[in-house]
Amino acid sequence: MSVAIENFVKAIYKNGKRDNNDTKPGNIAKELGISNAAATDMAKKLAVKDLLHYQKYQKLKLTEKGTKMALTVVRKHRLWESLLFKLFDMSLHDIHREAELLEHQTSDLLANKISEYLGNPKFDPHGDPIPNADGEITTTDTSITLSQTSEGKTYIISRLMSDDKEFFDFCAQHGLKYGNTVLVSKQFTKNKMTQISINNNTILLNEDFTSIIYVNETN
Amino acid sequence: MSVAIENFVKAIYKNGKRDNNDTKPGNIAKELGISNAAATDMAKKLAVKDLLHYQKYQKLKLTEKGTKMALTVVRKHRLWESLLFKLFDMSLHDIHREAELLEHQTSDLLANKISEYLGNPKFDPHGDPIPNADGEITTTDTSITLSQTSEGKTYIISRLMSDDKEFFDFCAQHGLKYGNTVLVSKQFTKNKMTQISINNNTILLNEDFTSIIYVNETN
DNA sequence: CAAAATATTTAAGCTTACTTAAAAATATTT
DNA sequence: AAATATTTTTAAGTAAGCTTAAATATTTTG
Repeated sequence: MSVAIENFVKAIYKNGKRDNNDTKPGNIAKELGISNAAATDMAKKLAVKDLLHYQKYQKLKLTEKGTKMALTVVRKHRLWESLLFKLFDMSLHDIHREAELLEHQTSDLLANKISEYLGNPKFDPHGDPIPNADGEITTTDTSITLSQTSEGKTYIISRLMSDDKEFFDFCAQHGLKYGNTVLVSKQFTKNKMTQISINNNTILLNEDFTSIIYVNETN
Repeated sequence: MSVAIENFVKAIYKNGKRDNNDTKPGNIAKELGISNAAATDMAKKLAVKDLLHYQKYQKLKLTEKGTKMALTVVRKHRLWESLLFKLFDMSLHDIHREAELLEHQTSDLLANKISEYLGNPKFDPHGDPIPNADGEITTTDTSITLSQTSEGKTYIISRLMSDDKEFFDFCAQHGLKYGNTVLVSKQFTKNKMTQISINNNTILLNEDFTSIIYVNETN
């Protein structure tokens, strides 16, 4: 299967996981940077290949086969991120960009070798779960977004769900990374902002960021 | 530049390095597994891009720009081979196959990170030289093929110039690998065969193999 | 050196993955 | 609920990278 198909299926999978859950062609097109027409076209072709269910004007829904393909690509992406993160001194954003290309040129054999080398990790450096060789995610995610946290409690960062360079630069600058501890000092509910303490610094985050930073309560 | 272009330029470079040095479209086509017509077509397009000189019915010759592109791809290929060889337990042939794909999806930044991680090696696991970041090969190769060696002398294997699985399987089985020592016990000049001793075993090799195994005399 | 064999080029055509523009359907707003 | 805005779809077209078939050169051979 081509890179275009793998990316298309992956985009549906990722959009389906999000809150909004909008997997209509237009949204996928936006995600991939292609025209709506191209997305509709591709959707029809992939329906024939039994990768997704297509009904005019409706959301695109992956078949089992399509879901498996998406998860296989996601697995390779996250394994590459994990490997590059371990071996090289590179920013999470740069690592993401490389993985975005390498994921399509990686045999199952190589993916398994990478996984084995890393000790079959369950999470990548963003905190995202790595599907196993059968395309299954076996871990259960109990984390919540920073925007949903309670004042006065401390949390451990579990995921940074983004591929935006500015966001990662910001995170790197302030120590916001997988595994680090933050104290939620104030929730500005009305203004949708969250004030946190990390490394003795106070940071005020708006919803753009607090909705993509996932955490788990400390116990 | 596309994968097709990178592979085309690389094929010319590699064919140009070989003894026969035949870089006419037909030979490149054979190397790449495409039709002669496709190779001629591509040659014309790449001439416009100043990657090679094209004259009807003549050999294709890379320009400086084309050579640099080829060497950049070769660098990435050999760095990937070196990395995969170091990290994973995989056959040289499998490693070659993965590198063949990864080489086209690797930024200069990542290539440099790999090189740095490996201690800026000058040779890959086949013994082939790794061009530096500027696309230059600074090492001088004084090695000769097994077919050119003298009876009774011992040599150290310096390169295994192939990407054929059967060849690598054979090499792996008999301890023919980069750095190992062999004694040339007999040259059957007329029949173009060479008898060697390695690990207390005697092997008779024909020219198919002795012309792609490179060695250096021990001193 | 002419004839036969081989290689290269030209021409026409195909598939994939896009594009833009216009038509048709759905969603949103008042 | 009608009018407006937005999306989706259809239609037509493009570029890259191939193919096969036929025409044209070049190379080899008798």
